[in-house]
Amino acid sequence: MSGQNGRSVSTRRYPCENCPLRPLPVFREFTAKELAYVTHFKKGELAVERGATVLVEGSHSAHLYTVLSGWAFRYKLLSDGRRQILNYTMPGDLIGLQGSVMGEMQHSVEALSPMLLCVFERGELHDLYRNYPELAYDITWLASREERMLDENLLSVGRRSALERCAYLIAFICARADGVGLIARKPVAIPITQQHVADTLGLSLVHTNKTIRKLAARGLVRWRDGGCEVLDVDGLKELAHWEGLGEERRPLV
Amino acid sequence: MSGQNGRSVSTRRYPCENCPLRPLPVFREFTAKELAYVTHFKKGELAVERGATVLVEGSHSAHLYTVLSGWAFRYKLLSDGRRQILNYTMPGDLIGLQGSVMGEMQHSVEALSPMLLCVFERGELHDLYRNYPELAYDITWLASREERMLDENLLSVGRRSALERCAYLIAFICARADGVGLIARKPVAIPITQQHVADTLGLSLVHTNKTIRKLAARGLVRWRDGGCEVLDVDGLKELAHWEGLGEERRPLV
DNA sequence: CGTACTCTTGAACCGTCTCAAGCTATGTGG
DNA sequence: CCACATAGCTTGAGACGGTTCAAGAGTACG
Repeated sequence: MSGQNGRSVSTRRYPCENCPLRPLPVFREFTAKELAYVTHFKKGELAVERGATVLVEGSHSAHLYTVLSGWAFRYKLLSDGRRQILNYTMPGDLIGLQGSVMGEMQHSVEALSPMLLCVFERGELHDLYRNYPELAYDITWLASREERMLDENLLSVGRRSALERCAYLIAFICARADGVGLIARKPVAIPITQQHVADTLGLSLVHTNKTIRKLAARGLVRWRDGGCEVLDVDGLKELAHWEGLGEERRPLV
Repeated sequence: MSGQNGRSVSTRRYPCENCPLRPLPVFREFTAKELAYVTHFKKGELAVERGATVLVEGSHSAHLYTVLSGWAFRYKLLSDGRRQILNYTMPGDLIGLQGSVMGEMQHSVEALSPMLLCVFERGELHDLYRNYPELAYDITWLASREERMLDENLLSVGRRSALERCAYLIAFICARADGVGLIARKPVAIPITQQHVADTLGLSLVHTNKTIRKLAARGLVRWRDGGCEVLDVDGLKELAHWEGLGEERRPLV
């Protein structure tokens, strides 16, 4: 069934036992019992097109998602239209937990590429907490991870120069995309426009462009085909005074 | 027993049944069973002085805290000393969850006033998740709330002007402090210096000062005794285009 | 009584913004 | 196939918001 606004729900289930993400080394092992429950918890799959809005600020979504494939970003708007991108989401990330736990969504989510999402039902979250404490703990783990990334982004926007910020952002996205199958081929290609970069870093589009040109002049990145090609991640990290996000293996729900 | 670095552990327990926070209308009701478990979960109390560092970036703390009284702030440092304040913590807030769940602390916490903290043991968190799903859910709730505040702060630092940012920050702190006994008397007094404001908003101290003077000239705030007195919260909210943090009652762990 | 911390103000500088224009793709309808 | 529109990137010039440097005043504290 095809959707009217870039969404379509597929009834064909990608069974969790054949989850394409779970075998990846960045994710933790899972007991068979947990796997069985997640399979039961998962209600279906949702395919969204590039540019589609997955969740809207102000709504009360009945669903909670895990990204199976594709890129998206979370953002908030000020009443006069100024936009702030808060973070990016990639395979293995939860979408909509805030709304599920607290009720109303206070940010929106938009797809940067075609995406496939696992759909869970908000109402069953209590059930999960009651019966699968390990999974509940994993969800808290993922929430803490998101918080940690936000801390880092805030540090960046608040205290780094434009050049450092750009370098940081690109290195950050790279570090996250690495390991979840988004950057199979080198050089790494990130599907964002310079407007996204500007709205993430609190800069104007014009200045972002000039800053990116400086990074390009140093041979760190290249902008092509409406996206970013990363040539030297380590150079970017060094320029940004960023240590990387020192992550071990993480849970996947 | 008095500490060497602004900490002292009191063996006298403030029993959870007589918790001074729980009766406040901003917090949710609690079952007797949950209360009993929290009492068991709580290992003692920690008193810290103003200016003391509660948690340090890079450490692996064995503890997790709930603020019983007093103010603090979370922050991160860049290698060259630039500081970004991430958020403020007040009574009822959890401190150190990130570190407890993921291992290493990636931010520090410093007290803005004398504080009293309930001490929990990190190792028992799994136990809590296993036996008290409602409490586990509450912890996730609190983590989501923190995330929501960070989203809002990021929007502010990224997209609001200096004047709007200052207005937002003061209104935000006010809104949070209201209801947890921190601002008993009017006018509201917030124990932060202009340096804290600057480091929260990503501004220089000098410009922060000039901006605050503008707010003062409009009769919105007054700076006195090394702290901020709020004269017109609604005026600040309007200036910042901020709707308030629309919170219902929240859990307390 | 000196030292430290906080707030305050002025002046010069520069990082970033806004405005404006042009360029290159890509896609669409005639 | 061309005409036109749209989205994204690029560049220059001038204006402005915010930074840095510098100095001084008030208060708290040992």
